[in-house]
Parts: sequence; structure tokens; C-alpha cells
Amino acid sequence: MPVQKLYNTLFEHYGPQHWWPCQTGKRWEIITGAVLTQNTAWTNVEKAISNLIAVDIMSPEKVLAVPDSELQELIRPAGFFTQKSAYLKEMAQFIREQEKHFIMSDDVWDLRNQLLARKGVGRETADSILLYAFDKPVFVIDAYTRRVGERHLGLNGKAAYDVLQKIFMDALGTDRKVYNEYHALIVRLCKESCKKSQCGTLCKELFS
DNA sequence: AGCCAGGACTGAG
DNA sequence: CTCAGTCATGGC
Repeated sequence: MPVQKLYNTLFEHYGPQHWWPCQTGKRWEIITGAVLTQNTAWTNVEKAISNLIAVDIMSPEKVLAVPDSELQELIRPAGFFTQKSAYLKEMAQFIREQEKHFIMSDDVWDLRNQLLARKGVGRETADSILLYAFDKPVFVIDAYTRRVGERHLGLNGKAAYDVLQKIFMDALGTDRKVYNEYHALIVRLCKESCKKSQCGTLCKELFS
């Protein structure tokens, strides 16, 4: 199935997904979620985010003001808490520097490289932040995208990140709303039917 | 019990 | 550049 057709099929079936999931509506919560969800179930990320909100620590400034040990306990449910607490502070500094010095680049790929230069930020995390926190037109490749690409789009799921990303972006045009919706729909499909072990009935129904 | 979850870093070859 | 080892929790 072509890249574009899968999008149409999923959108017709599910409708808009209203991503990224966010309780406070703050940009920083999206960035926090992007870091905490690295190789981690979203339900666990939600617990960590709820902990942070409960003690009113949901901003770059407040995260930087909290001792490492305390931050680690708050995000413990999300796993890898020692690393991730450091990553969150790394991102908090990044955001604070961008706002303080007014050097937020208008070039998306330049900004992407600046994100990638931070410890804890790989391609997927950088692109999730660009797309969902900053509304930049960048398509996100994750484990789900690779699985769906492999099973339903005839793509090589093991291909390099940037190669897969270019395939999707070349096929979809430059509308960031489409990138936003498509990735959210892929996640929805994988959670409900396109599971790692095997496809469920919905996959067979939609793609037979 | 073991597998899985919206990865990234490090060191080795 | 590719690959294994490492990091950790919670649901099923």
C-alpha cells in the first residue's frame, strides 16, 4: 500500500487524534514526555508527569531548581530515572538558553542539529520535540513507524532513520499537520492492532 | 516468568 | 557504520 493511501485509510477509520497527549498545554510537558517515553510504556510516563504536575514542577526553571535525587524519585515510574533526570535538566538548559538569548533558529534542520547535540536527544526525540512542541514540519520515525512500514508499506524497517524519514516526507508533502496526524494514527493502530507479535483483526480488515 | 514498551549512549570491531 | 551491552519501571 502507498504511503499516502495508508494515511487516508487510517484517518477515515480513526479520525483526528489531537496529539501530543498533554495535560497542562505547556510546551515543556511535551518535551518532558518526549524524553521520558524513550523505550518506555506511555502509561508509565503519565505517572511520572502526574508526579511532576502534583508538586508543581513543570517548567525548565523549576526542573533546574530541583535536586537530582528528588527529580529522580518523581520520574522513577518512567524507568531509566538516573539517566532521564540528567536528560531533563539538559533539555531545560537548552530551552532556557534559547529563550534567553533569542537564538531560536528559524531553520528547522539547524535547530534539529542543536537538539541532537544534547545528551539524551537522538533523532526520534529531536523530531518529536520539533513536530509536537514547536509545530515544525518534520516527520517522526519510531519503532511503530518501522513496524507499520515493514508490514503494510513494503519498506525496509531496518533502514537508516533519515532514509525512512525522507520516504515519508517526499510522499506526503510539507504539511506539518499531516505529519502530526499520521504519526499519531500509526501509534493508535499499533497499540490496538498492529502489535509486535502479530497483526490483529483490524489490520487484516483495513489492509486485506 | 518473561516479554514488551512511542530510545540513546558507549565501546568494539 | 553496525552491533551488543546497558539502563529500569510497570502491565500483561
